[in-house]
Amino acid sequence: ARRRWLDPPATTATAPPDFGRFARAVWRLVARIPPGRVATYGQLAAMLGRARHARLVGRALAGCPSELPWHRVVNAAGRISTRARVASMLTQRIRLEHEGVRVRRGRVTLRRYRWRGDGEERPR
DNA sequence: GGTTTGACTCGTA
DNA sequence: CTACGAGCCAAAC
Repeated sequence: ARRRWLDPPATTATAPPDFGRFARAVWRLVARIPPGRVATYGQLAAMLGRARHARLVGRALAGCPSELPWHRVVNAAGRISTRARVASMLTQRIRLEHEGVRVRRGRVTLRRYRWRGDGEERPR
């Protein structure tokens, strides 16, 4: 099932969008977020040259490989985005707290934990 | 083709 | 602080 996402989208000849490519690019980027830090959907989209495509980032994470640190991606408000599977939201929070990211009142302080992608690998 | 649907964001109230 | 609304735009129907 998840396997589906690892391969290019099953599209026909009329098919263009390189969502598969984009998704992989998202995964590569997310893989670089160090433990103890977070990034937002919009931020990642912008880093990939696709400003305003935050939702695409979210979609790419919806079916990402389980080994990806997807839990380090939160929304612009520093909150864990709502999704169909509530369990994964819980998992996200637990994983974050496990690596030292404080989630107070359902949100993380971006000013404190945001990953700048600038090579700063030191968790706060 | 048109419509719906979001792991989104931002401005405004 | 919360609550909407509008903007966004590609994927999925």
